[in-house]
Amino acid sequence: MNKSNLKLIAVLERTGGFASAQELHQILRREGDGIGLTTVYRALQTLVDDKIVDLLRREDGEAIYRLCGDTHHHHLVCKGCGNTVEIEGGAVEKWAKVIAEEYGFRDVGHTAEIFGLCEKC
Amino acid sequence: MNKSNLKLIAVLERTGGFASAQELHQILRREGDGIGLTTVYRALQTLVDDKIVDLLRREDGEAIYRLCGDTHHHHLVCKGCGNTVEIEGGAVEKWAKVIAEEYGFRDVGHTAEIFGLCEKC
DNA sequence: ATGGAAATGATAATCATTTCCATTTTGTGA
DNA sequence: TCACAAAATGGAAATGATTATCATTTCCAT
Repeated sequence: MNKSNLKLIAVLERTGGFASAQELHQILRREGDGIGLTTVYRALQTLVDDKIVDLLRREDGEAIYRLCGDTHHHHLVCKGCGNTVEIEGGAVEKWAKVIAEEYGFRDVGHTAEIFGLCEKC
Repeated sequence: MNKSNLKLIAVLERTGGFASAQELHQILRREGDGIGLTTVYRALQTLVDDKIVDLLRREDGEAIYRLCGDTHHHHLVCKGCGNTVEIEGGAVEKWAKVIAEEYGFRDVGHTAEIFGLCEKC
């Protein structure tokens, strides 16, 4: 684990919730860290590969990142305010497993997100 | 409803499933239609506004479009060869609906994909 | 201390999408 | 049919996120 990765993890811990690469870069810069945008992207990518952070998309397609919790979960995201709730996905886990078996797939993972408008928006 | 909008609808009907703006533009061009990329984007935007077309996102953030009312389905993707199977997701539809209600969300959609290695890979 | 691998960051390239603007088409009233 | 305003169109340039390049710096084991 290199220095940049740790920095990004620290910021994500501090801010909580989702942030884009550009935002994370700005935050670090504002705090006096001279880290380059390239390095931010690189660190985020390896953290995603290592399943340390989650990658989602904003409505406009911009990538946003957040620390994974230790349990596998899914997200309920508000399209209006961006607020996010972690949810249980028991039904989805089962569904993915059944389908994968049906088609003879192994080593399977899955993604599932729900998005809509929350009560306030 | 103007001419470009109708053209886009026609292509989406013909191709079925998802396509990006760039792909739709190429298809039309290949067929001899001199439609401009700008017009394709404009038409897709108004079709989305009018809820005639759905807008989703690829993994890489690129916008993809499909006619509303196409049966909603999900994908089983092989990480090895990239082969893709369209699958039914009844369990997922139900799950998304229940969760959304539980948290008071409205106007909800969802994404769900399964990925793994197929028999050959 | 030293050599090689990994990490870094500035810059340039890429690619989807938007904006701008000049031109063409369309619809409508006289 | 004609003239003219409004809408539609499309090429070019702008934008903004992300990725590739590459020279330089930092690490680390020897």
